[in-house]
Amino acid sequence: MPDPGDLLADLTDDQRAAVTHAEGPLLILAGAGSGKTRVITRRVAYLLQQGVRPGSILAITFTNKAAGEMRQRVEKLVPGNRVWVSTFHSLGARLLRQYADRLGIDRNFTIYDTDDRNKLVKDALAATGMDDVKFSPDRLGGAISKAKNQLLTPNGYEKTANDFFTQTVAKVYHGYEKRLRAANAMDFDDLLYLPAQALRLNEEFRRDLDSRFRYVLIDEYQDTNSAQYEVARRLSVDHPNLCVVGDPDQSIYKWRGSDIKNILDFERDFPAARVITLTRNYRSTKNVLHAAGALIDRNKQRKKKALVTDNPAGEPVRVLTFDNGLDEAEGVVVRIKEAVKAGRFRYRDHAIFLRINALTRSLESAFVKHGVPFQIVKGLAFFERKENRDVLAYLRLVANPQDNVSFLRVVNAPSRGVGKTSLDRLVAFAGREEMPLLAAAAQVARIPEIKGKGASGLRDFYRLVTELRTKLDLPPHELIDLVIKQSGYEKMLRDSDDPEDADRLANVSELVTAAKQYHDENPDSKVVDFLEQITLASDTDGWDEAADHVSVMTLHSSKGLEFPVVYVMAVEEGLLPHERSLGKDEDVEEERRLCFVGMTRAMKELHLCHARMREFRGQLNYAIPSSFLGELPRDSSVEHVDLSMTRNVARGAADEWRAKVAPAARDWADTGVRPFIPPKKPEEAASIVVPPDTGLAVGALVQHDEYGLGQVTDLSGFGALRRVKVRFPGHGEKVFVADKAKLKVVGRRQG
DNA sequence: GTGACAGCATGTTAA
DNA sequence: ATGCTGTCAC
Repeated sequence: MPDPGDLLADLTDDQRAAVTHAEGPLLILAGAGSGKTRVITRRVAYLLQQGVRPGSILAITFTNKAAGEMRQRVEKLVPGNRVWVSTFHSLGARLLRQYADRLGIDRNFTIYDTDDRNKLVKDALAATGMDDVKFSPDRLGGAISKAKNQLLTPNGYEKTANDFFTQTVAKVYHGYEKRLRAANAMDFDDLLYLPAQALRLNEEFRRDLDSRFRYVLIDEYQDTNSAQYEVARRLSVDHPNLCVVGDPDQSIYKWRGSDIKNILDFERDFPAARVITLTRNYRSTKNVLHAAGALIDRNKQRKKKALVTDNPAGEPVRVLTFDNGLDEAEGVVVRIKEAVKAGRFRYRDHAIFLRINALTRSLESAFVKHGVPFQIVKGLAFFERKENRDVLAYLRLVANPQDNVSFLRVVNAPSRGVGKTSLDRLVAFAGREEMPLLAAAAQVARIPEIKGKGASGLRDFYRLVTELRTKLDLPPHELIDLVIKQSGYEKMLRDSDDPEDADRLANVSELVTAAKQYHDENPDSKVVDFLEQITLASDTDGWDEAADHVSVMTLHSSKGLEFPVVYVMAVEEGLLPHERSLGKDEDVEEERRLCFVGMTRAMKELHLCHARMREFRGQLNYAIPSSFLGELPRDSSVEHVDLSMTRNVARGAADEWRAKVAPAARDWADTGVRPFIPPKKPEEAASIVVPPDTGLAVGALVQHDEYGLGQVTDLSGFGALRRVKVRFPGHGEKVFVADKAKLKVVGRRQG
């Protein structure tokens, strides 16, 4: 056991107070870069050192990677002590499997991701007979997810449904749940919702777990949802040693159900709570903090809190203006390359953050072109490839024969002569008999409408899966190997003429390798564990921190990380803040927090980039600098650098751009950028698509083929995503895609 | 009835 | 780029 002094020696008074806080609820409001990970880790170590048994400590982190790191650090501080550290979702999955008998569930359940969920939603929607409803499965699934996050059962939700959409959701929700249970599957929300319900309704279960986990620590508490809150709260009744750490300014997951009130109301929920605020920042320069602080200060729904640091002022935050998105990508890559060449930084010191994944593509080519090593941090991408999803579907079906989504995915891959018609009949039969599709396939003889190739194909498939089921105890990689050989999947790819199939074959082999690696690291693991690990992996879990490359990720993924040099790209209206937030103050504030999170990842240098033109879905459009740029301080902490003039071709375009969009971006122009006014070059500017003036404006009167005369009440988005809202007397408000809608402007009201 | 193909709409952030 | 739908030849 180390001396307690060792654990506490290098901490500030506030940090020490948080670490040594004995019993009772504790709220740590930890500003960005204030060393919160360190505080939690030390606190766990300190508790162990005080004689708390490792098994009675539960620590919850935001990613599996963070969980692994914390487990290791604790073990290093207090050797021989393994504590339970996991994410909320992994915790839920583990509890559900561990207590399956008590909770009346089958412990071999499959975890469905969003794609799987949407397939079931689609099926449930079709079964309601409301096929003509134009709500997408994704949207309905999202609503169901939100309902589960708020612990609403289908019946509970139905009672609150008060319009056509929510009533549709209620109907679909019923059917969706039925299908999930029939498939012995859990969606992501179930992993939180079911434990939360069990803790709420089953007092004995609750009491057992409460005394099992006497000390509960939760990181990133500002991003917990109602189900997670319920779990935390119910585990802290008899032993209210709940320690939560978070920062309301970094709450960026409201869209997936997180409720910032959980952290804001902690003191109300636990009146005895001690509150410790950490505002000293150890990460960033004064300039970075000053700029980020000015930005976040614009949020109205916010308790004022200023971060302070003893670090030097450092370089100014730089706002970089590029002519277009390709210039931006290359400009950033070249700057990084030069910084490395000059010996100022290594590649791994750099990170590039983006608002949306789609923007990584142009970066990729710039990296390749300049020979700069990079990693796009999106761990799941590999497992999301079609071929790997197929192979994993086999695995899932073998592990859980009720998994109908997986059945449908692979029953005819490779082709076994089971087409749509045969499948429809099989599905109808299985529905009548209330049995899983695989079981129905076994009884294909009872379905006279399926004959010939279809019948024999289903029989073969059933035999294949049954055969593989006897091998379920093999290590995951060996079972995968059997799957791809015996199913004929490997042969199908090898015999194909399509050159892409060679890549697919390589990916499948790589999947075997990944499974083997997983099994080497977790020798006791079985197929179900491997599948679970893949499904619950976070994007950053696959990130290789140690390698010397530039890291590229979304702003959301960047939470919790830090880098010496940070570039945030495409800081433009419509992207950051994202257009979907426009007009909704709460959502814009979340976008601002997102920007704040990105900025505060930077230790030494921070660059915010934007381009004047950006290609989006094949269309080159003018881009307006983000209003957030206009909210940065107007002092020496921020420097504006216009790099667009370095390209001759840009000159005419830059001029026209200014004329078109500068008035709309007055905020930005006021920041002190000195515009470069080049001579006109119309022949070059001609390649720029100027969105035609459609006459659509709020107040305009429009004619629609079906609804008749209406008035425009709202416009949002731009380019292909531009939406127009129209109020029709007698039909209410309708939203159209501006490009596509058959709307004729017939006049306008003054306005 | 099956499967290959083209044409189509679709697209924020994520466990 | 992807998945879904409709069309067409076997």
